[in-house]
This record gives sequence, structure tokens and C-alpha cells, in this order.
Amino acid sequence: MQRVIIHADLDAFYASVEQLDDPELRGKPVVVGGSPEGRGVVMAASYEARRFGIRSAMPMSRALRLCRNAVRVPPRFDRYVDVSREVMAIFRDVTPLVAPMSLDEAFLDTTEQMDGFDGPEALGRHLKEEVRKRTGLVLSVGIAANKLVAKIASDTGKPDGLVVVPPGTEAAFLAPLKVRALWGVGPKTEAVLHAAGFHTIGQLATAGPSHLERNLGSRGPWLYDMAHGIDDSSVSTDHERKSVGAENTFPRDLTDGPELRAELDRIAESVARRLEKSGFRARTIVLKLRYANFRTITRQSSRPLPIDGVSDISSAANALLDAAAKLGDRFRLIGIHATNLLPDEPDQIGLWAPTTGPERQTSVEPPGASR
DNA sequence: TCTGGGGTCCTAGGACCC
DNA sequence: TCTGGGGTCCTAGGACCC
Repeated sequence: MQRVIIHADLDAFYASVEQLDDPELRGKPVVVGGSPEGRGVVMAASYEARRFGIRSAMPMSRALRLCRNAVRVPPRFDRYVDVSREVMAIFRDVTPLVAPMSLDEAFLDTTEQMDGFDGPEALGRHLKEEVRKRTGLVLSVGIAANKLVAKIASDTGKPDGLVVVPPGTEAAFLAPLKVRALWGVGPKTEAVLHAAGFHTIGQLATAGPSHLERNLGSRGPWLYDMAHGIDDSSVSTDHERKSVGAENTFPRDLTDGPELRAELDRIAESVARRLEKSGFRARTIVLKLRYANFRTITRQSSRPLPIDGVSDISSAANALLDAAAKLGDRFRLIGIHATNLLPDEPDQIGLWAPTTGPERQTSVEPPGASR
């Protein structure tokens, strides 16, 4: 059966919410993000701000140089989460198959809902109208037979877009676009593709699978499928969490000392709190350090039994820092990630502890002692 | 110009097991 | 003599996405 997949994406989400909540900001170049003194970056820029060349992820200091009159607004994530919930609820009024990708975008599978609408475009218009009516926000929509093409379709229509790619026209739709438009092709892969002579998706589509594999290794088959608009992945509503992390960039670099250790403990608290809230415990703690020169390292330690609470996370992270930090090292960022998650079900501990716990410990033997 | 914070997935080497 | 094969787990780094 021909699938109908929608990618829905709110335009300049954080900045638009700020402009909705504060009429003073409407029509002005608004930039949401951290302060330039605190080494903040742009998290969202209104379309008025984008006219000055301001883009997401740009250092705030540079953004404010590009547009002296830009209004900087610190992010209010709690508010964005609330608005996002409203929007996702609107999507779920249309179909139960909604897969949120972030606060401001989601995939919808509306294959089974088409009877109620006069074609995919009408359904897209309905979504846009409902979102505008109930939240005031502008939604861009892409509709195609799979997620890959729907996503790229909504990207090409922004802002306030509604792009439908009929089945069978995927390759023709993609052909003129730059390879960078493909999901998963970032700056590095783009450079590799350029070096291999591929600039547009159409050029990529003319290459045979074996040629792509020779030039691009294991990514070859994947790129081949994407260039031809092939994507069989489904819109999945259940997302399993894999990690919980927190990190912080300091306004000024820090050396190891009370200030850095206090920051580490603060982050440990945040991770412990969110881990507990999400109903997981972790078997692995990852310490992340970014040096003043931007080199980034990670150090991790795993345990047979899940760690439990702030003090465990904190002591694991501090031990990793003890081992990693050398005198005179200057850091701009420190972070902790908890991975190898297990559901936090106290009842289950007795069931797995005897097998995973002691068994692993007895495996620590002198070399050659076993076998 | 000077580079956030939340994530996911992949690769590659090494230890270890049977 | 020159050195298995399949599998899992751990660690470190990196690309990418929003």
C-alpha cells in the first residue's frame, strides 16, 4: 500500500514563541540563546534576524555583530515544552502515528486517514490551519511516500511551506538539490562527496552502488538509497531512551580545583535527578572534558551493578576526573553522561543481581587462570 | 568569528568467552 | 610452526541532528 508520510516542522520555533508571548518582539530581529559573554550560541533566530545572516548554532557574539538591533532573549525551555505538547496534540488529533523528533518537528503516518481528506495537500493545509488557529505558530509541511523525502520536502518549503512529492517523482524532486540536503550528510561527508565529484543528489544518483562503495566505504549503500529517494523506515511511536547527560561550558576556562569540582557535582545532581525522573539507572558513567583549545575527550567507567543516585554518579565522575586531569590543564566544558541504562525496577534487582553481579566479578582473574 | 546542550548512531581495537 | 572463529562487552572518538 502506498504510504502517506508527513514531516511537520515549526518555523523558527523558539523565536516565534517569544514573539507570540511578547508583542513588542513582533516584526523585530529576535535571537534566542545564551549571552555573548557566556560564550552562548544562537538557538533560534526569527526570520527578521535571518535576513542579517544570523543562523542557528552561530556564536551569539557574532550574531549581535551582524545585527546591532537584534533583540537577544534567553531561552525558556519550559514554555517551549508546553507549546510543543499543544502542537503534538494537534497532530495526534489527525493520526495516532506521531513520532516527535524534537520539540518543533515530528513525522506523521497518515496512510490510514486519507479517506477523510481530499488528497494529501488538503490534509497538509488542515494541519497548518489547525496549528495556526490553536497556537498562532507557522508550520511547514512536507508530504511524500517516505520519511526521507517528506523531511527534505518540508525543508525546501520553509518558511510556511506545503510541499507534496507524489509517489514516483522522488528522484526527480531530489535531483537538483545539493547533497548537503540529505539527512545525515553534514560538513565532513559533504566535503568527501565534493571531492568525489558529487555536488547534487542527481549526480549521486547516476553513480552505481559499487562505485559509491569504493569511494565512500560502508556509507555507500546508504547514500545510494537516499539519492534514489528510497527509505523503508516506519514512523515509530515508541522511543527508547539510551542516555541521560548534562554538560556546561564555562564563561571562562577553569583549571582543576574547587570551582571545577563544584561544577562537576552540580552536573552530577542534574543527571541523577533526570535519570530518576525518567525511571532509569545507569551502568556506565561518561566524563566529558573540553580543553581550552577545544579538543574534547571522554573517559568512562562501567560497573556490573547500576549506579544509584547523586553520590555514586558524583564519585564515579570525580574519580574519572582525577585520572584524566593534569596540572595546568585548562577546561572550557565539563559534562557527565549516564548510559547503559536499565529500567529502575527495584523488584527486578533480586532476579538479575546474582547472575550479572558476582559472575562478572569472578571473571577478574590472573591472565591464563581460566580455560 | 570562535565555536551550546540535548541526544543518536557508527567505527575500531582490545579483552574475554566458548 | 605461527598462531580459529563467532560472539559480546568495553572504551574512545567522531559525525550528525535539532
